[in-house]
Amino acid sequence: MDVPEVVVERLPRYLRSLTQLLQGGTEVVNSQQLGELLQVTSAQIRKDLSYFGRFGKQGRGYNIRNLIEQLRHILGLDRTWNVALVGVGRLGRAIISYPGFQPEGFRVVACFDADSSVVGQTVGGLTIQPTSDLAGGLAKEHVQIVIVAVPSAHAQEVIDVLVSAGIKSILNYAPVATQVPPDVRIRNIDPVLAFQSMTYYLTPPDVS
Amino acid sequence: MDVPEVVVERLPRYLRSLTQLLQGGTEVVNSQQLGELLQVTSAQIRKDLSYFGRFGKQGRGYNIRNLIEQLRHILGLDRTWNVALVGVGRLGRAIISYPGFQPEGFRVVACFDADSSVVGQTVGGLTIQPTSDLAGGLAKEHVQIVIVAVPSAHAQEVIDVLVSAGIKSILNYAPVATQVPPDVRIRNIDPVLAFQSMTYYLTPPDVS
DNA sequence: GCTTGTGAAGACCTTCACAGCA
DNA sequence: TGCTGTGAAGGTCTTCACAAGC
Repeated sequence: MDVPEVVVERLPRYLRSLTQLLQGGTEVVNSQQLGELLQVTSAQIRKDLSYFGRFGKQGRGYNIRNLIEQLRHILGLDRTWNVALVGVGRLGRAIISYPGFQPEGFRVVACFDADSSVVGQTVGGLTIQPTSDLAGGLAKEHVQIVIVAVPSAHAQEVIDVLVSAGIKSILNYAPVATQVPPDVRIRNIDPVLAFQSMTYYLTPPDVS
Repeated sequence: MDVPEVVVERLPRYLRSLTQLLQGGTEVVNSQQLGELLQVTSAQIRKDLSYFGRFGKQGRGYNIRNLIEQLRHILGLDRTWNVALVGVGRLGRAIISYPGFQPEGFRVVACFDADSSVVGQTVGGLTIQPTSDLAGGLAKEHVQIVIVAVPSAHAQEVIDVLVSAGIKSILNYAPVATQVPPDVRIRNIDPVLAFQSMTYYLTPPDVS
């Protein structure tokens, strides 16, 4: 049985709300309550979870502590992941100093830049390495996930190197259409695209 | 006839690739070629565009210049939009100094922070206003879109103020599940969630 | 001849609704 | 009684495949 990608993408959201509930002192939740928190139907939550097992108890709901542990295991979050950053410009520096990755088990262990005038500088405790050493540096640090924050014009060439270095997960901040083989997963963070689709709904339809 | 939301979300991508093609000197493109660039089937592009009109010519394809203009009009991108930022911390400052919004017609015209020690400071040519004046400040500057970059714990209360001030489009950077009425559109930018679903595919399935 | 635009078919995802169990 | 887990039904989105038209 294979799990739809949309389902996998919802699991981290469930996990986050469950963690929040637990911190608030709640120990048990049912699919209805969790759904209200997440703006999702209760049936969807139950169906999503059913792809992975039977975690609830009829008549009661889900033990939050247990469900969190199960989800963390399913998603592979019960270990740490090594992340590298390519492109240490303004955006890259903001990303590397973002304190939200570490507590979730993502460690930024290497960073790279093509500009030789910044190579050798230290950022967030890491020495900037030249992009020409990308493949070697990734292997040395056992990197599994790479953040791309280079100018759009160079994004595809960087991604090609990552792919040939065997990287399967990429988080791309460059605002450009990129191409990767089907076995490589790429997520794009692109606030401008988000804006550009929202304006559609702000624009009254033409009556012309 | 109403247009599926997924379709609207793809249009800005089409627009971007078309712009890139035009800059490269191409004047005409067919759905096949555009699809290869965007990793989308040609049928999908034709179907998507057909929700809005008939922009192509059989046997030839699409005139890029014309299609760009049409898409910009459909999406409401043939005008400028006023954007405000709430939360001028590290992340907020990175966002406000991001040079990618302006050229696309999005002008950041106001920024707000709850911390009275930064209120009155100037960031990117804007004076930081107190969050307590949020509703008034938004109206004064005719803001249509708001970027939320406050700590998670305060995101929902800020969003509630935005909603009651009549804002219909929100870009939220706080890593938290938020609730808005159905007529308000909220997009979440959340790199940690992106990571957390990618690790699923990096994690070999349990054989236990 | 080549490519669009589009009904129809198919795939995929969500919701329903209820048997089964605590 | 209350809520889960899940087949079946329903809805939405994607792809097919071809008539129409440049």
